[in-house]
Amino acid sequence: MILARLILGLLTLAPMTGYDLKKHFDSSINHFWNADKAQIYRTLNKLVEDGLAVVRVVPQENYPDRQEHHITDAGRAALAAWLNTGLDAEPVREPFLARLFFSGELERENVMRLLRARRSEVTDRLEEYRAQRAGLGDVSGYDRRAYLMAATLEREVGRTEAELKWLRSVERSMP
Amino acid sequence: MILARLILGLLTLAPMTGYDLKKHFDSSINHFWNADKAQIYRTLNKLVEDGLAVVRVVPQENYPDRQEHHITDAGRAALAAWLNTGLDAEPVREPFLARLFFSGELERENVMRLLRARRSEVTDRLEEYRAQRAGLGDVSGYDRRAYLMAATLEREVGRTEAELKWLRSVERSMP
DNA sequence: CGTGGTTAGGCGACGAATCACCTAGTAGGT
DNA sequence: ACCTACTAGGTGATTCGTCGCCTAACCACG
Repeated sequence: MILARLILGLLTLAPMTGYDLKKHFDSSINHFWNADKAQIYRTLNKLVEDGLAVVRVVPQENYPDRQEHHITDAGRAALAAWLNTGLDAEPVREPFLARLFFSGELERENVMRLLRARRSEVTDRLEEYRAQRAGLGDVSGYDRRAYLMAATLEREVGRTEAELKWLRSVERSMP
Repeated sequence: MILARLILGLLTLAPMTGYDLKKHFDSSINHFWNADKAQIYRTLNKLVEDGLAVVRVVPQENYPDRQEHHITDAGRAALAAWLNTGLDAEPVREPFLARLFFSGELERENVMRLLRARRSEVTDRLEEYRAQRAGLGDVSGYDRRAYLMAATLEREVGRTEAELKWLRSVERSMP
């Protein structure tokens, strides 16, 4: 359901193929969502079935035809309707914390290894976010649309920094 | 899969019924996981099938029998094996950011309403976490097990504070 | 006396998501 | 000549998760 909305949102930026969408999920919006390619193609089919998008086949030389999906007026309306509904409850899922919570029986060194592995991962992620942010340039002076897109990235930067700080503190003071 | 591990982890703390487990997911570990009760019961059955847990029926007066699930040695081994594997990739899913990212076409006031609703929710959550933390008392001087359990909560406090800070900044400077 | 919450366990249907695999041509590197 | 990656689009199986519903007795409130 939410994947359908996200795809509609991306289609407002430009008409796209399933392949294009997958690339967006893997790069530009990877800080807040990801999706399996099989699921993207299935969801696109459903959007077309429901009249929220239409396909235009664009033949290419030397490459497979592009099945460009264009959002329809009904699609734009469905997207707007979603954006104006109240916030829904978000399921909490933190696999790393799930591990750490039960790691008390492990030897101290093994827990430290876990924490260091996590820190390395989180540091890399932070680097990626910062590189992405640098690619956006100066946000002030942007319109609301660009501002909000940059803001979502900023939120992840902030929360990732908070985790790094926490990780260092745990590594320092764990008994 | 991960749910099975979490349940095994909880069963190391004490033998539990599906009902008990559900309460834990809703309270003590709600800062990093939640689970549907139907799924909990199904997973418990699978654990028993796989020999990772055994059931002991405890009859009660005036109340339904308790089907206490006890972790077995095989279960403890499976849990330890999981805890010693490398970190696996975590899927990113931030429904709120997904909305905000595409909210650029909304009127400014509607976006502000969204941000304020979020801030109210996040503030409540932070209060809950802090109350839970207060209930744990002083962490220093604890053993590693208790320390790590408290630390997972601390991580969420930190990241929630980071989001609040970010929310206030966005509310202040959104064009 | 009825209503709603607690304890305890469950089923069935559906939808969402993942995993592995497949087609098929182009292009670049070793 | 071979291997890998990129472009583009899928299928099928299976698992995971949610939603709604059901049984059944107890307890407290008004």
